[in-house]
Amino acid sequence: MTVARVVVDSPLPQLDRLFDYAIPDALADEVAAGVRVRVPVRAQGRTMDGYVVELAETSDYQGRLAEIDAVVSPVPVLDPAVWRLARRIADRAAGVASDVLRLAIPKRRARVESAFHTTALSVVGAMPVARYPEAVAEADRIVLRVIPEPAAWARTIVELASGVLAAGDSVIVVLPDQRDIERLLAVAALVLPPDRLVRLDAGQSDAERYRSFLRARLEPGVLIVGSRAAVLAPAQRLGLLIVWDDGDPMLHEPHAPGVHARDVALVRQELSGCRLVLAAHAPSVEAERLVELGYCRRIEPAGRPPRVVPTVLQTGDAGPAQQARIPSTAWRAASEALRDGPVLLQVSRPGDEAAIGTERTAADLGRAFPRARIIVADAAHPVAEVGSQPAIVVATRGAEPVAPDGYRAVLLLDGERMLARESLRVAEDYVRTAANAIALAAPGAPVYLAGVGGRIARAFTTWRLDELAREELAERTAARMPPAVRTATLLGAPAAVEAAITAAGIAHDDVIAPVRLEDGQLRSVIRFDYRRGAEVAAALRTEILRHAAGRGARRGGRAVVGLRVRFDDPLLFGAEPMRRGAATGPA
DNA sequence: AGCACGCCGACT
DNA sequence: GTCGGCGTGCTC
Repeated sequence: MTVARVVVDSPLPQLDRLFDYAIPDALADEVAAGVRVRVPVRAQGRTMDGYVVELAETSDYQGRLAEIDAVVSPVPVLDPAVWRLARRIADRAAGVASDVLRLAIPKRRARVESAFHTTALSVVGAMPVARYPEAVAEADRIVLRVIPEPAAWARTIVELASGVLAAGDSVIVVLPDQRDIERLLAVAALVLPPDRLVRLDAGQSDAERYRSFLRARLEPGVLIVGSRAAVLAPAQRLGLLIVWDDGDPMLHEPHAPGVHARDVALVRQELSGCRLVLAAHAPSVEAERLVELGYCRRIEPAGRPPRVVPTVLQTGDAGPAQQARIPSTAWRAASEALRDGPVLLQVSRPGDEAAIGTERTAADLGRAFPRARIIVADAAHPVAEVGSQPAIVVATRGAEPVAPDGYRAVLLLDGERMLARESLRVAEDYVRTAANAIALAAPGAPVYLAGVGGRIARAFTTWRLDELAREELAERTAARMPPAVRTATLLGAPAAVEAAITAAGIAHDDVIAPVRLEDGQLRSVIRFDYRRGAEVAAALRTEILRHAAGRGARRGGRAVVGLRVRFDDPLLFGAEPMRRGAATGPA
């Protein structure tokens, strides 16, 4: 007798395992691995949706098997490789596999399914990956520093992908936000036929998203371009996985089990054997760690680094530039560059609102650059692109518009304010966002850094941003802070949290930042070495399970969470998520 | 989540 | 006696 092993779509840890079901004769033709089914759970009427993970000839279950209620759709939406990945990701975060599947598999749209058909794909030629050592197209796992010139990152990614597509394999590119996705797709569309491009992000309608998902699942040899969840896309014959700007906090998934796309990518590379590229202008501290371990190979481009000049605001300066808090050398260079084209000013806050006295305002900048056209770009006023005519473009971090031929000068202002934030990752965030702005400058255009000195300024002038990441990692190693160690945040009744810490075998010194919350719950952060990760996760999962069903799980008739666990939370230690284009620093 | 099973207090 | 409280355990 054939039985179906089913994972039910439920966030309950008690249900996070496979259930065996009998297959009624009427459904024998439709039930197959990967299809969506409806199954009875705890008999008498109650049904839940789930996926058939596999078919088997026998069952270990002692009782009488229930029958599958219905096949929701004959399309095998659950790819076996994605199932293994989801299981692994859930396990290493003490989470539930179906939580991962919910991110991986979009809502079903029956109409999209019935209209869907695959066609033969156009031919694609492999392009050389220009200006990098040859290993860029060969090494298994790469930390890639990308040429800091406008759109060079996107061209490099497309060039890397082309060779894989030409061989008939698929590529997944994961990017932090929608604007990056659109920019990459625009560059890809110049050299790749549209039938090879699959967009997969949250900005799409349910129908578009489901159609893209089906294409990724059923068409080999496509370039899948998407946001963090795209790292779970069911690519057929996955040859290459690329994560762009892996230090960006947007790549962290806020939904349970709360994993970062880079970590998913690393696990997926290990399971599937595809190639992996972590590409950025500035290497993340996590990427630096992987290089130092010898797990990833560092690859850097050939060519001249950008011209970065640190400046200070002289107290003796007077006039409109001083009023707008722009160092005079930077102001002179910007005024000169303004004759040739657009000039970018990266600032900590936009200041075009009813601004408080100390704020930098567009009006201040207007006085500093009389007659110049002023363009303000921030989270509230997104501007994707500016022309090549002269203009002062004032942008907050992550909201910088692209200039087609590059900015004639870039001024990175408000450094002290951006670095004043209370966070483990301020320096890292600063370097990453500054490097991204610098890459918008035309080749050879000057870049001025204001309010930043010491080793950060030195790293920019020498363009040795990897050294900064190395120093940062050394500090984290000495302090036993992530990413030198892994962490888990435990939340629940004090007794539950204490019991979990004991069960996980965590020493007293490795329990950090315990906080008693107003509702009486305790939140503690534990840290541990990577090699203990699987062991800690397994122990914590057992504790979660104990509290999910046992005493303390319920109070006053309503379900109360007994113990919540989140691994590697990037929002630890006072760090706020850095939203793109949002104001940063003290008001 | 929901639902069944099981072992202690007030009841027709 | 036994009706039902919810604490405890299970879901193929």
